Amino acid sequence: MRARRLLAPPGTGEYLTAPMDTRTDTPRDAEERPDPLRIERLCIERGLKMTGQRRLIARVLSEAIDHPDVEELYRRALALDARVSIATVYRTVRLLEEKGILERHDFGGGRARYEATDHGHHYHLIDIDTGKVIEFSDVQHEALAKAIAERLGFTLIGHRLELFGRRPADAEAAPRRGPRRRGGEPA
Amino acid sequence: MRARRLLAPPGTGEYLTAPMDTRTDTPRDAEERPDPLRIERLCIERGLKMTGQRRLIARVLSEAIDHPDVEELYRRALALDARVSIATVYRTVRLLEEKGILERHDFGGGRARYEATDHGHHYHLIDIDTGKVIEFSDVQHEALAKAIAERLGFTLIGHRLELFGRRPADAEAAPRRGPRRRGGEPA
DNA sequence: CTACCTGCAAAAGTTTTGCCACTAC
DNA sequence: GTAGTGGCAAAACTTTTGCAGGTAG
Repeated sequence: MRARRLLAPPGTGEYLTAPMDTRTDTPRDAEERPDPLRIERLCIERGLKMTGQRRLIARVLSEAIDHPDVEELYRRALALDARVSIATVYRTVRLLEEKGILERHDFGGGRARYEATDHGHHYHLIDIDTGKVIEFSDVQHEALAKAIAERLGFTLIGHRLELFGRRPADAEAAPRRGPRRRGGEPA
Repeated sequence: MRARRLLAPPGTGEYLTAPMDTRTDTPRDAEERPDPLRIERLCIERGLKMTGQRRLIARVLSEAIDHPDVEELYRRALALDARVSIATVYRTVRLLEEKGILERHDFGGGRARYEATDHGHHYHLIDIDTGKVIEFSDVQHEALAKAIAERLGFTLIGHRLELFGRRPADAEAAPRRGPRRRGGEPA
């Protein structure tokens, strides 16, 4: 009786974020977020009580350049300090999400995945063969989304654009068998 | 100990699909899918064995103009014929999703919601105050998505665009307290 | 006839929570 | 000192599945 765990199994070289950009906006690369206290500072700003566990989780989040799920965050935190429980990780990501410090994503696979919101609005392209997530931004789309919402009589509060693509079969390591995904997507 | 059930509670006048359109594409309205055998026909086309339960569920799906979750589908099916179990509904939607007849969505709220794929590609605008989902299509966006994917070196297989908005506070019944959502969104 | 279905209840998997000791401020 | 925290284990929820009996084709 087993079913979940569909995208790249969390644990190792999984869903790495490839540095990318499509247009006029900011590019991202692995070296972009070196400050391990970034998230902690944000927490303090919002008046959160900083305990050892929170500081630890905040640091893990600050150093993440990918989109880890709770289990992965827990694993990374444990590696730094064993005095954390997964319940606390769950409570903390929920709290940080409510505070607007984290963004929750559902890329399929049955588990929520998180990333800090402090590096600008951007979108995701998911490689359906490998599960890798590539970030990009696009001002044109940004404007279009706003325009559409207004045309429908709404004020745009947020939006989500996800592209599911496949690298033309040739370059790069052989595409691993297409994993079954969960969560609304390709059409 | 209770937590899920965050968006509009399934059961009654919930997430109704408002007929809408933004641009050159097809508008939708409640009268658009009158054929109660639509899905069943698709099932047969794909060689599925048609049992009473499947026919029942197919009919419920054919008549749905919204994005019901499994529990809601089960409820509607039960109302027509008690000889169906929720396990079968789960099995059936999964099967139909694999066959490309249904599309699974995660609009937040912790439950997957479904809709038939046979009425064209479109996007969703979720009213964050009521949980209502409005469908729309936009050729401009369609083209942009394809262009972006190619710019990143991918062939676009599918894409998802979701707008989260709020109706300017005035017209319409008072916005019910903003429900906590689950699932990546506003930023 | 046979491969595929269904119901039921149990299990799996993720996320939340009651309770109580504990600690940041 | 006190409101907010963390750990643990149990609970809540959604979704899947083993099994045994049924049924479409």
